[in-house]
Amino acid sequence: MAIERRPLREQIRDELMDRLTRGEFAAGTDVNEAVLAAELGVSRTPLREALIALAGEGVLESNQGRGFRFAPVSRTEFRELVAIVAALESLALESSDPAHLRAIAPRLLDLAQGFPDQVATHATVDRRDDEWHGLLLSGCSNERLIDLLGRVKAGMRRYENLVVAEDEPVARESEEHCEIARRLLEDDLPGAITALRANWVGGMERMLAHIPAE
Amino acid sequence: MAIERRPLREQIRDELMDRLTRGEFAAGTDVNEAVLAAELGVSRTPLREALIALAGEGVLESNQGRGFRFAPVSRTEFRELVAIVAALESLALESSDPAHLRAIAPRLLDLAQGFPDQVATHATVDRRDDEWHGLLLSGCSNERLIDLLGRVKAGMRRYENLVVAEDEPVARESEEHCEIARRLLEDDLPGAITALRANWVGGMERMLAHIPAE
DNA sequence: ACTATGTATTTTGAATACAAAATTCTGAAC
DNA sequence: GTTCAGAATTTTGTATTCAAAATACATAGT
Repeated sequence: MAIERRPLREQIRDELMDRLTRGEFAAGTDVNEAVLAAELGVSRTPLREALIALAGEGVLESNQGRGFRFAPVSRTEFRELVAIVAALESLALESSDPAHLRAIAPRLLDLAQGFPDQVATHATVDRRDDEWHGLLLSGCSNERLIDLLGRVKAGMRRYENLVVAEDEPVARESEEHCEIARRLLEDDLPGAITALRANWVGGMERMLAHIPAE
Repeated sequence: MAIERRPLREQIRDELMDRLTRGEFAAGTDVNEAVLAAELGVSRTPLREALIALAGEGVLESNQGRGFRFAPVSRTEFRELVAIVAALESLALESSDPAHLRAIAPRLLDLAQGFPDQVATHATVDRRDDEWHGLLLSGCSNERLIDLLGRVKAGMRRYENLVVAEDEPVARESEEHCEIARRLLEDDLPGAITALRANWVGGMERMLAHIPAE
């Protein structure tokens, strides 16, 4: 038995993010604190603490007297978030040790090419993508930047379950990752950063069609 | 009479940030919730909510069973924060309407040159600097970016009260702001961004000496 | 049928209460 | 004097309670 020694609010936050990723919360719907707390088997106090933390990451919105609701999605906001993440990941690459980048490049290439299976659930695709970007940023020593990226990406998870299947875009994503990895292999950091930006812009455009007009 | 219709947690958060800016909280010291709540005339519940929000912005740290403490300062973290803010402000400039930038450039120049008074308290200098950067970013339509910048800068406030007076650096800061404004006047956005980055790097270096070694 | 108004119910925001940790204090042993 | 064990105290983390605001409902009037 693993005795959890983290505050409830953090465990609850993680559980809510899991459920969000699984698509259990629709954008725009409001949270009923009593119901959710009962469902989680905790009191409203740590639940509210978790909700406040998530509101700080843009996952939830709060209105005086009206409680919390899952932030509505919009194409505009998605574009904004992608621009931010692209800039932050670029910065992370810039401030990474070039030697380390060269060292992980082969593995990045492997991962990018590795899964040509057509039948992957959306969840697995996203998990792999996270893993790939995680490895890409593994050499960044800017801890605050890594932390910040995690928060901003949490705010983007709301969009991940909007897309259903698709096989062609996955191939494109894979090809773009290969391109980045190849640049890193050749020690072409500026080229890698450009390719990374293109990857985010490309991923954004592929996603945009799936976001309902507000 | 102004009826406050914002949640207590937000009012408390703002009040704590004010006090932090005034230097009333030393880095590394821990928060006594009961004492602070009594001082503010509220219960621990909304205070803790505010503390959790501030922890999300990096102003505070929390440890299970040990509560909250004001995050210690370090040169490393300051460098990290400056790199992040520089990147985000650059992005904000890039995604601003060039016409708007040209339009505000004269006012930016005015503000930068406007205050040659040697006897300015550190607080006023910081307020002016905030105002100047606020105007610089006023044309950025990326709301999430503006919001994020606010949060990251909140985490940087801990460093502002470390510096005591200085007059030469203020002149440098002013000169750098002029340079940025001039670039904008000439419609040289890449030049302005480069100058903006230089401004942050310069400000950082001037500050570094005042940060105690960890 | 529709709107408006007043009432009941739900739900949030904040205060209080309580239990479990962590800290401080005390004193004995060396 | 120092160090350790154990009790007393403080402080946190979570649950519960309470009041006020928001919502839903029902009734009367047009």
